[in-house]
Formats: sequence, C-alpha cells, structure tokens
Amino acid sequence: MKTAAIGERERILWARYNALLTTVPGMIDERMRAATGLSRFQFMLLETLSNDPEGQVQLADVARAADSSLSRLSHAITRLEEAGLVERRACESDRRASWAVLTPAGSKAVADARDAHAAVMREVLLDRIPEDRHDAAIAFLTSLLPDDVAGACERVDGVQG
Amino acid sequence: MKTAAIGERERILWARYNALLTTVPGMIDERMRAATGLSRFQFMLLETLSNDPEGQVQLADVARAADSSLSRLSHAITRLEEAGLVERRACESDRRASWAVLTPAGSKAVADARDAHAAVMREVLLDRIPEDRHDAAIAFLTSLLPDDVAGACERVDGVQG
DNA sequence: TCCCGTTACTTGACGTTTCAACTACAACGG
DNA sequence: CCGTTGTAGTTGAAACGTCAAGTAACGGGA
Repeated sequence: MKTAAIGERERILWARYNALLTTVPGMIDERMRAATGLSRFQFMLLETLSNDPEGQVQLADVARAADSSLSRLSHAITRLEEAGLVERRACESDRRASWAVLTPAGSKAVADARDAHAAVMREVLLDRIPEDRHDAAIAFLTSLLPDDVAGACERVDGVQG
Repeated sequence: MKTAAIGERERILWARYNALLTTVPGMIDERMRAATGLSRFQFMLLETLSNDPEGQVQLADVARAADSSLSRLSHAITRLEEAGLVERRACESDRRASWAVLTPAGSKAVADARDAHAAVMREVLLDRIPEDRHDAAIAFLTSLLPDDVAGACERVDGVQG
C-alpha cells in the first residue's frame, strides 16, 4: 500500500473536484427547472421515451438507460403521470412488464425543453472547453469514471477513452 | 448567439460529464459511509470543526465552508448532535449566532475517518491522474466550476485556474 | 406438471434536502 | 430611541431517493 502523504497540490486538486461534484449538479438542475420545469433526471426520462422509435419503452429499460434503480424510476414515473406527461400501459407479451408512453403534453414538454437543455449543455460544459480540446476532455472525464461505467459508455458510443 | 448544432463529439462529451456527475458523488458517499459511518458531507463538517484553531465555528461559517444552506446545516448538526459527535454552544458576543464544537467522540470520529478519506481521494481521483498532469487537471476542473465558486477557490488556496 | 430461481415491477417507511415561514438579534439612519 | 433592513438560526412540511418487502409472472429443469 503506497500511502504517500497527500501534498498541497493534491489537496487543491481534490478540493476543486469536490467543488465540481457538489455545485455543478445542483446548478444544472436549477437552470433546467427554471427554464423548462423539468429536472435533469425527468428530462432524461422523457427524452428516452421520445427517442424510442416505438414510442414506448419498458420501465426496466428506461431504468437501465438512466442508470437508476427500478424503485426510483417507478416513483418518478408516478410523479410524471400525475403531471400528465407520461402514461403507463400494460404489456401483453410479458405481463410482468409495463410500458411507459409519452402523452401529447409530454411530447410537447420534451420538445420545448430541448433548446433550453442544449443551452445549459453549452453554458456549463461545451463553451468552457475549446473545441480542439474536446477529445482530450472526453479522455480525461472517462478516466475519472468508475471502470464499469466507463466501459458501458464506450460500448454505447463506440469511442475509446 | 452562436447556436451551432451540437455534434456527435459534443454529445459524447456531455454524456461522459453527465455520467461523472451522476455516478461519482454516490460512489464516494458509499465508500465513505462503508469505511467510516460518515457521509462525505458529515465528514466535511467534522473536518471544518476540527481544523479550526479555536475548535468552535459559527454555524453560518460552517455553512459557507461547506457550500450548504443554513437550513441543511442546522438539520445536519442536529443529527450529528443526536449521534453525540457535535455540540451546540451559545455565542456570548452575538446572541443570534451559535457555535458548533466537536465532542471527544466527534474528534475521534474525524481522526479515525481521515485515512479512509485519503484512500477514497486516491482511489477516485489522484491515482487516476498521472502526477505530471495534476496541474493541468486543476486548471481543467477550475474552468468547469461556476465562476463565483472558482473565484472563491482560488482566493482560498492562492492558485490561479 | 410442479417447483424454483429470476425478472419486473409496486409500495410504504424512512432519511435527507429544500422551501417557506418564523423568531431573534444586530446595525444603522434619522 | 425608533423603525428599517439585514443576518443567524430554527422548524415543519413537502419532495425526492433508498431500502426492504411483497406481488406477480416468466422460464427453466426434475
């Protein structure tokens, strides 16, 4: 166990990382909510539904896509249902499963939110990194991900860290 | 408003950033809790108290140091009090204020947690970045912070982004 | 066919964070 | 000294996530 003491530079590095992890998610959520009424998580769910060619996705698949527990998803879908943006629909072929489907209001909500979402992406990330460093940034961020997550990412979009 | 469409590379960059922000904080918390029984936030609070030369800090100052709302802090301190790690103490000079002080059990808890905390720091961050890139990483992370936070960080530890 | 392990959820309780009040004190200007 | 404004802190309810438990159905193998 090479337990070298942690130096000043390392302390600062950690402090910056910590600051990033504690402030940025809240900031993104705040901005999204202000502009669209949807949290980052809710937007992700609605996007998953609206991106599907079938227009209906099994809850378990949504959960995997959003890297969320099934329980969390179930609660979240319930709330989106109460908000009138999503409906549950029974699945004939496998009666354990159920589909989630966007309502018309839900479709409109995602469509309306897309621009705001893109603006947030630019504000908090893309505009802060010069374009010629984007590849380096991808590599750096990937190296910080838990190994299994990094692997999953790369499989999904066919890019090596 | 240069609203260039968002390309494939930018989508991937965002996805990685998103993955980082959604998975890493939970992972750190999990590891910390398993090793020490304290969340990252609780550890930060106890550390703030234990680092103070006076040994007692005003709640509002702790809140600022931890970048937390006063309400969140108040609840958190209440729980730490119930756990016997912290005590509130009245402030004579300004009777709106109150101090938080570590109990002996609290001091022991932070002391015991420090090694585990350092190990987590290494595992999730330091060991993943070659030493000669630490400066670059600091600069990169700083560029992603909200401007006011970045400013505050740099003022605190006297390092330019 | 019956059981057994797995998968797909749902639900309720609980802990934490946030939000909106509210109390209390301080500091300042007139 | 009074009113106003700002700061310090508490509190209770609501929102959200997690955890543990439960239900129901699928998919084998004996």
